[in-house]
Amino acid sequence: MPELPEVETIVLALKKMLVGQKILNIEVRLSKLFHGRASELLNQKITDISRRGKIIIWQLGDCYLIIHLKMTGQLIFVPSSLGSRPVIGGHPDKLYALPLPHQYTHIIVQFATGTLYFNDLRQFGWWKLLPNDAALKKEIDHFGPEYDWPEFSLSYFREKLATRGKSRIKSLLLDQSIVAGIGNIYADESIFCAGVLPTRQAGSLSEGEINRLYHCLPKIFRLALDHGGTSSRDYRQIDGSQGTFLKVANVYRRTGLPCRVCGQLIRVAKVAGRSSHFCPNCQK
DNA sequence: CACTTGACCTGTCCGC
DNA sequence: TGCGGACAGGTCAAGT
Repeated sequence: MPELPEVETIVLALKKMLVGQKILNIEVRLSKLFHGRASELLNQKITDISRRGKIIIWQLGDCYLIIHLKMTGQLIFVPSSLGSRPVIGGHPDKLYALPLPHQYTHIIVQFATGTLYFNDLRQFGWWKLLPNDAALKKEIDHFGPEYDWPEFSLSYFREKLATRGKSRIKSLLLDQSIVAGIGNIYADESIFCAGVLPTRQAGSLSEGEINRLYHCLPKIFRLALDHGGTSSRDYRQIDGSQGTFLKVANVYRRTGLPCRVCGQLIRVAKVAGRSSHFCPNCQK
């Protein structure tokens, strides 16, 4: 799925398009993906759209609609003027070059200015309607700080690494309670940036390595945001265009290709149950 | 506690 | 060409 930069890119665009608008109609075609009564959303006005970790949050008066895209979820907004097909940037693939809605479209929301389609090939994503602040708080309570919050300080990070010293650094970065929003792609990229192997135990990192990793996280996220995120295959921005971060990624999905820094071939191994890409020379 | 596996789904890709 | 298996951005529960 979309990780933090992808979700952030989507949220900024949604915000621009939808805040202040009323939901004129909502059609749920695959009911298991929507938790709550979708009909309660009718005629509700969206007052804000934000993000916490990888969760998208729509505020509608006192209640909230939260959306998790998981692995293959997409939100595509088609302005009324465009008809049923978004402008697809880059190279459209077989699946998502289909006119909307298609067989993987599970929820459709109508606005005065256009239509929002929720597509999800693997059906892991979900929408959830929450009645109030308390319900929202419960959903996002377990998240650690965002990478750009003051709470995410070097000393906070150092302490988390120390208390989870036996965990491998890759597992730690994927743990949403440490920092919210990191997924497999940016875990690999930031670990490379810090020059540390993904298999290293958190407690074994030197002060210098911790410091490097801490500063690599915002650096990688900002770079990815500048590229509109990563389109590994399914991810799309809400106008259907792709993110271009893979063009500058150093290790993710570059197995067998020469490291951009030293030329050694990038390797892949399973760490924390996930494919982990690394340079055997640059990372110690 | 930390790690692995399986589950949730469907599609693609690779080797035989 | 067809078939089986591995794998894919996330997360949770259960087992070791």
